[in-house]
Amino acid sequence: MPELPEVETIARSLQPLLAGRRILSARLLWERTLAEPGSEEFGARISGQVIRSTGRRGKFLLLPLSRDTLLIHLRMSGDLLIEASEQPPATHHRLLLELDNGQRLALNDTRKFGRVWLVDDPQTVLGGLGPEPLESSLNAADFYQRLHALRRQLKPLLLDQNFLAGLGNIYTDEALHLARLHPLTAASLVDEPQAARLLQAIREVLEEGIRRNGASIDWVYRGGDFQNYFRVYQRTGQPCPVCGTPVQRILVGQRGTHFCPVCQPS
DNA sequence: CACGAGACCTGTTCGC
DNA sequence: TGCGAACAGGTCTCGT
Repeated sequence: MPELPEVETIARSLQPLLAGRRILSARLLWERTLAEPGSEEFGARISGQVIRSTGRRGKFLLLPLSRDTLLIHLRMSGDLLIEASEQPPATHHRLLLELDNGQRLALNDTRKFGRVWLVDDPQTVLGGLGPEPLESSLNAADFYQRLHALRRQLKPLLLDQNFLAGLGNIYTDEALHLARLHPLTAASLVDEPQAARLLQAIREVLEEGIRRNGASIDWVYRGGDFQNYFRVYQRTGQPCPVCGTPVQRILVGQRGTHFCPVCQPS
């Protein structure tokens, strides 16, 4: 899926196109895309509501409406498009929201993993999420304390949205490389300077991702170009940008994990 | 508490 | 060329 920088990019690009628009009707093309409420209630309840703004929390897109909040998670292959509302839906369109200006918001999602919620209180969906990595309220001392309390390996821990919200497979590998930490390191063994370095690295890679409008890989092209600046992600066998050692790929928690065996010793 | 496997899905790329 | 396996930006659930 899009990770934090990609979702942030999408939220920012949709803001001028959606803020103030009224939703006229909804058309659900794949039943399971809708997490909550049922399709019948969804259509009736969302029709007539005005989109106040577009935002993000972790990897969730947040669209506060006049009365409810629409939450969208794009998971692996989801994307959002604004298009003319009269054309026939494309092959992988799963949900269409018709707007009051002749356009529609379309959720396109090849793999059908994406989910949408229409809820009164967004906290019912977002309540368990960990802190936002880019917010200054998260400081290095707290981050160290939270790492210190857990025995889990860094890679799966950083992917856990309840520990920290927004990192996915790309930015986790990139951050661990920048912080010079091995992905299998036990969190409890990370010392204070290393924890500070890791938090700093997470922020740097996320900010660079946002600055480059996210990454576009495989057939899901979103316009960003961060994929041209990967340090290790999907660069197996290619030289580490720091020391030239071939990048290694291992499997951690069934996720491809890329690292430099020299810069990130175990 | 922590980890691994399987599920949910479709499409592309890799290896023989 | 063809065909099956592996793999892909995510997360949930179940079993040990």
